Amino acid sequence: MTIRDVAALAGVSVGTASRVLSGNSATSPAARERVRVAAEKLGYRPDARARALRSTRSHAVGLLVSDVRNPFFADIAHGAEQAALASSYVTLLANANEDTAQQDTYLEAFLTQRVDGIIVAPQGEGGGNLRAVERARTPLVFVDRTVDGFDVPSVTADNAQGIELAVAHLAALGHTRVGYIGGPSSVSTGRARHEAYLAAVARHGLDDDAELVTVGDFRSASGAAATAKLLAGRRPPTALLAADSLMAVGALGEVRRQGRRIGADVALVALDDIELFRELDPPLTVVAHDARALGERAMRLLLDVIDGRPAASQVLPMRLVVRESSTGRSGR
Amino acid sequence: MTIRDVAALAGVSVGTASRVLSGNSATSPAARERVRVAAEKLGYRPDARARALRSTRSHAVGLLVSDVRNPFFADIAHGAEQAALASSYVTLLANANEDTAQQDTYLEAFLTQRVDGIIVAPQGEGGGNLRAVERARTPLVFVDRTVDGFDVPSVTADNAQGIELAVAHLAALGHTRVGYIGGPSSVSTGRARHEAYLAAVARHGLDDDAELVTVGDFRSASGAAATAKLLAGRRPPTALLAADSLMAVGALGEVRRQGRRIGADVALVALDDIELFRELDPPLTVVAHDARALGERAMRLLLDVIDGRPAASQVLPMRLVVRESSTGRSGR
DNA sequence: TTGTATGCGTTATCAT
DNA sequence: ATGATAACGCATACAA
Repeated sequence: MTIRDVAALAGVSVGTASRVLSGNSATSPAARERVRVAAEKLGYRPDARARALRSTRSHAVGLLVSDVRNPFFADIAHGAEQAALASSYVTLLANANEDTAQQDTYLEAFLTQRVDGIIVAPQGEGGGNLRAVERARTPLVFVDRTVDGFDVPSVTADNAQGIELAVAHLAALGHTRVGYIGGPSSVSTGRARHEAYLAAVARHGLDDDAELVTVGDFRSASGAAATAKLLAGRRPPTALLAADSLMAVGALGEVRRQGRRIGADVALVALDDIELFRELDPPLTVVAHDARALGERAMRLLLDVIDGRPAASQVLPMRLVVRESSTGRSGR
Repeated sequence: MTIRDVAALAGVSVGTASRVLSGNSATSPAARERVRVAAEKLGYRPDARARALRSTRSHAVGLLVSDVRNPFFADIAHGAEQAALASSYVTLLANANEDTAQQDTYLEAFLTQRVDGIIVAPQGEGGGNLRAVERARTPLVFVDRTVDGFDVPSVTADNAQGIELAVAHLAALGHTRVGYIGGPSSVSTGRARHEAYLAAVARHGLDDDAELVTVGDFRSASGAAATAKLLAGRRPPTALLAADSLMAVGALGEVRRQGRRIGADVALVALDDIELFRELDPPLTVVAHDARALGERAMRLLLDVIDGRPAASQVLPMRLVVRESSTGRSGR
């Protein structure tokens, strides 16, 4: 089932059939009609690979997120995908699973598939196939995270501002010991948020006890472990600040298991908002990004790069959403 | 940067270079070494499109989920992806967003990309491009859901058993009025679970009041709306059964907004388990599937179909996980 | 406007 | 074991 079959049935040459089907050049109304009918009757569908091979444009872009099971990245993916669809690009979504090796595997796949461009929420030192993407001159955009030493346009959140909002909020409530559940230093957001935490603690004159700082991996189990460690300290924190939503989930469970109550016994603020956090009892105070906007903008930025338009990095603001997990105004 | 460049640098013909790079036929150790070195030096990466065009095997499979932002489908995707990787297939993940039009858009994309096979969690009546996939004879597997009138191997959960477990559990606790928050009838799991609910209610002699049955769309807002309706009835239910996790989330929020407490004032059981449900206060009683296993098995089934091996549909059991949202043994 | 012929990068066939 | 060459399905330059 190729374009030859369509051309034969329509009684025209493959050239004419091709022109009609790709909707480009000049064709007669008569030919147009006959080709369309023939294609319809045969259920013909052009071979995107052959088309791309010939025209050096695949109309496909790769999107590599760190963890699809993290609602934050699922939202990014959703936003990016919708934006791509609006420009009739298909998105190939891949999942690095917070694993540098899998990141390389999928970058490799994108490269061999000859996608028109790649969006990635990167991790690691920027070795491996990120350099290969650069060498291949495949248009590249970072989303949420960046990697030092890469001159790549990016769409990120203002992590420093977000952390400052959270710490200021807790300080205003009278907390002096804020336990920090941080992300891995192998990820730019992990580093940025950690530094911002230290700066904010200093700025607001809070305890800068090293015992108050823990490190997780942006997954819930590590959040639980970090919380256990924090609460077991000699002078446990009165408030917890989790650097991402999954670790906040872990913290939630650990606090409950220790027979304490979020809001009443210990305050909790999470970075990243997920729908569910609104519905909890008590609802969670968060520093929110618009993940969907992050994805949309990253995709539009990528399409700009692909089409040779100027592309400048963007930093989106975060905003504090105060709910009862920090104010303690629970219904109890 | 093509295989010709590699061949030239290695001082061999393109034929030999191709043979070495695809690792297939007989090649001399000397040629192997020279080609590998040349490819390495040039940073050569084969063009998957050209390769697929010639060999009629793309080593890519399409996975179309109903909603990536639903953790259940994110887990399915993760399981499928890992299984594909183990057989060195790349997974193209697409998101139908619970929308039949988008489902068709991505099926179309898969077809034009000439993927080797497709896994889909389908919705709708099975018109549109599902038929086109069938006509194109592209290997197809359903996961989680099915569509009537399609003879397609599938991996699904035993919905009837799951609902029965939940209703039996609630009945044993003495509930006679169980409010049901159902899924859309356009989805097979929505229909199966609704029927199972009716059957289980009859079997256990519970109230079969029509007022106790509501319909949502597998998203949280609809769960909240359904809950509001149920609780506003003349004789409100003492227990709620939500047909998926997102609608359970909506129920959670609505109950809280009405000043009632899950577990103490009204029991809640959800179908689908998500990590977060364990960590809630109170933890949620669920009827769980192993979403990851669902994805893995669907992928292995698809690879069986692709390779012409026999492929039989599988139904995976669900299991009841009792937590405090139904027993009311909350810490309060 | 239409047809013919060439090439995209690769693998497969057929020689040698 | 290796080289030369055709073919995969399509778009396009060129000729008509």
